[in-house]
Amino acid sequence: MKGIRRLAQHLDISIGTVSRALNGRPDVNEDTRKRVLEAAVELGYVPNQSGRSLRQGTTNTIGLMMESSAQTVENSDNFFMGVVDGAQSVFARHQLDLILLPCSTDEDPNAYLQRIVARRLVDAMIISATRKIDKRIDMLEKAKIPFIALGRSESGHNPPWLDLDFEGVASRAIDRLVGRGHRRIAIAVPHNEANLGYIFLDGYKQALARHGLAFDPDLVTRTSSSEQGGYFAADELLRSGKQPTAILLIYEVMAIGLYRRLAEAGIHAGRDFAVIGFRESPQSRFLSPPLTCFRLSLRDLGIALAESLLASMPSFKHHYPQTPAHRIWPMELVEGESDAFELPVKNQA
Amino acid sequence: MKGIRRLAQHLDISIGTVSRALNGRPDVNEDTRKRVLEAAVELGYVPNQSGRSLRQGTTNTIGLMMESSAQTVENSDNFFMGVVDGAQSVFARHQLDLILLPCSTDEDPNAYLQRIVARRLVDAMIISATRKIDKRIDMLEKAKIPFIALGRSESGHNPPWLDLDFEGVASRAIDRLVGRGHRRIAIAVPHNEANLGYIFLDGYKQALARHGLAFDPDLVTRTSSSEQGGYFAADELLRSGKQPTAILLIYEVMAIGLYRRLAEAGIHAGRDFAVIGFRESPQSRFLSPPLTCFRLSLRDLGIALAESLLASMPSFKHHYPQTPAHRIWPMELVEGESDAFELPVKNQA
DNA sequence: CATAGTACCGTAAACGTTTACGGAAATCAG
DNA sequence: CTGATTTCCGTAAACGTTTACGGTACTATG
Repeated sequence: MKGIRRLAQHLDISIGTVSRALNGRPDVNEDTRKRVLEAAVELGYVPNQSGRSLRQGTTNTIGLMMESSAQTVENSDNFFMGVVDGAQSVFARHQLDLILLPCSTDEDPNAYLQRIVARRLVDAMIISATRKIDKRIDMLEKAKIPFIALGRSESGHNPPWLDLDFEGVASRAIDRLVGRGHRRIAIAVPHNEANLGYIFLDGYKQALARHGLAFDPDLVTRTSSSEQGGYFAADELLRSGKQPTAILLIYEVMAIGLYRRLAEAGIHAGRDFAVIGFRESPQSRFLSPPLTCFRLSLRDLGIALAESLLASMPSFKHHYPQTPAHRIWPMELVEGESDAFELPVKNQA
Repeated sequence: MKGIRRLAQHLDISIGTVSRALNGRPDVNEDTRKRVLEAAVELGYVPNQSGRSLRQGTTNTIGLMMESSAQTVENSDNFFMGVVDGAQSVFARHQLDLILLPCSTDEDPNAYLQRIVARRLVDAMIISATRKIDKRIDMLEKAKIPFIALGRSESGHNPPWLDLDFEGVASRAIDRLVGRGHRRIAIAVPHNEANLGYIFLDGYKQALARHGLAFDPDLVTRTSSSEQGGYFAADELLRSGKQPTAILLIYEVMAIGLYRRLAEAGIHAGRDFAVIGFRESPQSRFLSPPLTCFRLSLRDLGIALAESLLASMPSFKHHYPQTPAHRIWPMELVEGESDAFELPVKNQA
């Protein structure tokens, strides 16, 4: 005898009552409930998830899909862990477990998600690294699985998403640099088709236009999100002959490689050349010079994601206010020393 | 009509045959099998996992537990993703899905794992950040869940594990430093009770002894695995008055903060002071100076983990040779410039 | 042609839960 | 005291699969 039957037998009670007691149903005597609860911990009984899922059609599990390919693997340092921790604190309130679903580099992300969804492993999904056109969104809509995207997209019918404020950051960074005399400002964006690249670039272009500066494609460098990417970005710009005096980095890890390449050319970041990173990372303040960048609370971001998702799930929506379908997450400037100088007028040509 | 019944009806065939066809059973006509397979993709049928699990008592899912607290969150950059990618490539061969189970900072790791196991979410587990005494191991043994630990432990009955070569690295690093004239070599280990700290320290002590050098507790600094940890470690050593001339870092991210603090004191890493890191990270070669450290293939590590685990699972063991219960993963020296100098004799006092 | 064997397929039970339904005992209203 | 209501609990069906078992039609064997 196993499972709930064992517990029922041990208490000399029916399995129905045991189940009701454990699930907090009202129609069970409080004394019996207490007995059941105690016996459950005593015998170490926890309901088998397959049984519950089969009966209820629900798994009490939320999935967060992450792609090991693309940006993620190179750039994931702590990002996901921070978000996950925040999200979990919300899900835990409803006995929901968050599991991370890593799509391996060998597998097609769409096929992967399709499989997960069809197997009904999860009740709802958080997807990340969303693309401008993302088939995963169409699929999730079709399968009627509640979901939220971390990263905006144009697929589907107005899907809910939450995204970082790429435009805002690019815009403010440009304002800052222009204010200090810079005119030829480079920008580093991902070399793949990642959505954030376009958005970041848009913010950059618009800010330039606002200041009456021309957009020069030669000042756009496409790189991988790694230290090496930063190294090559600097290398490319140095060779280009365009002589930029500043750069915006979409991935802050690039700063290390960039600093290095500049140093090799005798250029001193923070004195001869300004650098602004996108997101603050633990290392930002320990670089030489400390990197000017933008801060956000990953934990709060995770909480917001989780709450938005729950607000769209029939069983939980009454707990949460309806949130706007799209949210741009604000980021706060952290002043470092990597851009803390006025550009001499002779260089402003 | 849904699920397998729908498919059966559509084909005018019994559900038993459909199931057999899909599961590759021998007693089904090859023509029917083909028809079933085709109809399955046409109707987009994928067996409901709860149904299968309930019937078979197996979930086709392997869990990898990671703790967001402790080392992980601060130090996880790419480490897990690399391992996961390797492990997945093995599991995929057997239609097993690997899911990541993040234990939140708010929850007790033992209770968390207990719950996951009792719910029968997974067929087997990989646990990480193993402690010297780790109750998770006793629990998994008791629950008879196949598992392997990433990190050695003394709990349980000779549990299978795989671990990095902390002793070997410490030992080789000391040899190198001593060979270049260093006598007062500091070491940075985690400030928490993490197992790896003791092991790393042991290797360090033994190597010192081998060279006839005394162990000085003042040269041991306990830090967090972060840039900030490196900064404070350097700070502490500078204040101690012990004047070490070299340091071994268990977490390579510390190098950034350490370099910075040294620079603030007018000390030039790689010229006046030698630094050796434990594991190579993407940034190692872009630091100034590039960090001498030790390399391993995360992907291969993941593959080894997965294969060892499968070798211990009844349903798969015939595919895999029995591996030794314990394995120390070798690491290969990567020469940087952070220790590339001979210590002047006057400093060797 | 009779028999044995084989190839294929349908039926139904089982996995561990939850929950609709109905019933017994207790309580309440009059 | 009777009838109505409430409180609590047991019974059994249902969720979607897999698989043991048995049966039918065909093939091979003598």
